[in-house]
Amino acid sequence: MTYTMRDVARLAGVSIATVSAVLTGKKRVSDELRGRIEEAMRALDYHPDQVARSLKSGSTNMVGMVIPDVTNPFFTELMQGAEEEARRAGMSVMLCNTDGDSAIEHRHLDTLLAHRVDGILLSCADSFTPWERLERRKVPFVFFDRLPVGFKGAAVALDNKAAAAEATRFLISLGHRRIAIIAGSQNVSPGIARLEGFREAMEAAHLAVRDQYVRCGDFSIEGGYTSGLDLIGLPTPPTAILSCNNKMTLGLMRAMAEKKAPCPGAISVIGFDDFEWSANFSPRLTTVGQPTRAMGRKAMEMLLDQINGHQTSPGIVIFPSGLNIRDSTAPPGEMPSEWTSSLPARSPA
Amino acid sequence: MTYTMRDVARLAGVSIATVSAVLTGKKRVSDELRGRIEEAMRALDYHPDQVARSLKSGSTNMVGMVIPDVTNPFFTELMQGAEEEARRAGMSVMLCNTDGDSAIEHRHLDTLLAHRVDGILLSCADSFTPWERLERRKVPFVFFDRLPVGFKGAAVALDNKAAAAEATRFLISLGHRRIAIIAGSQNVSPGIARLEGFREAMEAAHLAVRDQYVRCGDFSIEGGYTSGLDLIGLPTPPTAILSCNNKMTLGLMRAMAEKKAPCPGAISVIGFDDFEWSANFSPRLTTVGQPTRAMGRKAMEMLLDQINGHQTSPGIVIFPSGLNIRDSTAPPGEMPSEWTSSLPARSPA
DNA sequence: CGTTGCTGTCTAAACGTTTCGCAGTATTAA
DNA sequence: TTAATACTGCGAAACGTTTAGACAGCAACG
Repeated sequence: MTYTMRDVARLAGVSIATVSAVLTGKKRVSDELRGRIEEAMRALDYHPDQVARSLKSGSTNMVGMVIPDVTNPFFTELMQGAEEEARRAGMSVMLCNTDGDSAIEHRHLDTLLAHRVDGILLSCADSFTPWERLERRKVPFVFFDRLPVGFKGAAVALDNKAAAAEATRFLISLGHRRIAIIAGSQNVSPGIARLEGFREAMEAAHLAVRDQYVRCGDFSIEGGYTSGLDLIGLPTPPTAILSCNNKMTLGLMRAMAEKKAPCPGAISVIGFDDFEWSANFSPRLTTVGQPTRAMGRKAMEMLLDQINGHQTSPGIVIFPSGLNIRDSTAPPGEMPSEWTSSLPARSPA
Repeated sequence: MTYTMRDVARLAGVSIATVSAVLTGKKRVSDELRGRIEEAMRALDYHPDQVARSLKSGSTNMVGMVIPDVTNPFFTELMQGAEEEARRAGMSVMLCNTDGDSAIEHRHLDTLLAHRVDGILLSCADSFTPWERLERRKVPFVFFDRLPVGFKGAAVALDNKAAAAEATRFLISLGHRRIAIIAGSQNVSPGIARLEGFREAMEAAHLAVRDQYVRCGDFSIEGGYTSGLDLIGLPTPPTAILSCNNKMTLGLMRAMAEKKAPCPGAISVIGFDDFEWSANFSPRLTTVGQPTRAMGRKAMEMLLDQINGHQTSPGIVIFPSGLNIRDSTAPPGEMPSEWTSSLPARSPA
């Protein structure tokens, strides 16, 4: 049996309005009554019902966060930042995982709206993310990382074009000429912008972007793997590859290990998204890092501003990237006729 | 402006009770009225308010899931399994991350209870997890992975003792005698049971468990790192190390790389928790794998059973582990006086 | 001493649903 | 024909809060 305000009021000999007053703290209550009420709450082990409170007050103190892949540390680090900020404001975060499936995303959004969350943070599954619906329903929301094409509202993102261009220029500066890219889904902003940055940097260096060097890996391990196999199998394979997210990089490295293509011996690799395991990869990965936690915090901060009606300038907040140079990149070598034995020795014999 | 059942009822020319009837589907409604009502709902773009519904019906169709580390793929894979199962039952999952901090865990539990979730899945931050409180409040709950010591209720866990013993026996079978363990927190079940399994396997083989070979890494990267440094720095270092979770293994590998201790040349490593990146580590990691998704599904299934009052036998469901033998384990070699140059070559020169 | 204003408490009406019990009406049995 | 029996739909009372407005007590003021 769980007690209500009514029980507390009766025990303390006051009206429920007074109990509510001490609970919300919005009205003054005499010390005597406050004491009696707090005493009664303790005696009954009373806990307010957030559901009833939400119904009446119209706000749930919950925000929804929708991400495409909960097993990707990139997104969960963003979530940590966001939650940190939310906690400070007394809000809790309801995390929803879409697995990149827009049908699931749709259902999650429905559920969040049905539960009357105060706001939504989302990184969309594809370009069809129905954000017009969110606007129509007048719920505050902020996109992060993956925005739908053409979206102009509140959002947080990396300077994807500059990041890809920087990574590409780094490869060029090492001496690479045949550079390939495993791009992400072209339905969402990072996929598009990173490819653009790559193209621009290549053109600026007067290097050709060959069609067969541009692959789409859909941000998945599988996509990175098959793209990797394709590129390695080309008559003239690239000497360097830019991979546009961590999962695809993982797939690419698997493909290279399987085909015994040494990295960076035969092919240099640079991947988007730095994460805890990057430095323990074989070889240690050169990556484009993102300030994930800060981005999560900022997105939540913007959302809370909207929720609280602080009309700040909506728009896209851009974060800078950083290049982490490690061992997966090197100047291009001569092309070995056979790729063998260049994997780490199994034991120092 | 958002519409309510009242508006739908008025537009369709029926009572709100009838609208509710078609919504819940628990009562029969004539085809004619049903048609008019559905039409009206569509016209107004009506969406039921889950908050109000929860208040009246007493159930929120939400379950809470509390985990110690949202950036650990082990837990998020469990979450995927759990969510899959929840979705099938029309429930949504509210994920809470404690960062292993029991104060935060406490707050999360409060929030979940306040929001009147229908049930809670949790992996505890430490042994002080207040599960008596959950029992007192009569909310269904199921522990997974990390249970508090002495807990006897519904739970899902790995057969930790057997898993640790198997891993240890494998190292012994390779010829190792000086085997160390980086154990997890001794406040929670996996930490304790894995150490126990290690001890039993060692004793069964009549091998000594030296005190200085038993380190506690608290399930963190940092803990694995410092434990690793300690072990490597010992006058007589071990020839093999069993690391009790993925984060500590990562820390250990960092320590070894830093100290230029070749793996498996000088020290073999076997780590708990297999995950996507394991096979791309340097070297490819030998691991104790867990059926994470299945465990997540099972935990949720048990929770839903409790919620729906299907009184199944509560108790602990144990899952078996699997050994993934890769390149981080090998027979012990002679001990090199100096550990150098055995890391993967930076480039094939 | 009657206003006025302030304080602290209470009463009662919401918030948007679900659901119980009842009232019509149509169907069937006698 | 009447009585019993479905079957639909409706009115109204909850669920546990918040909050506007009423009101009583009291100090300060002219």
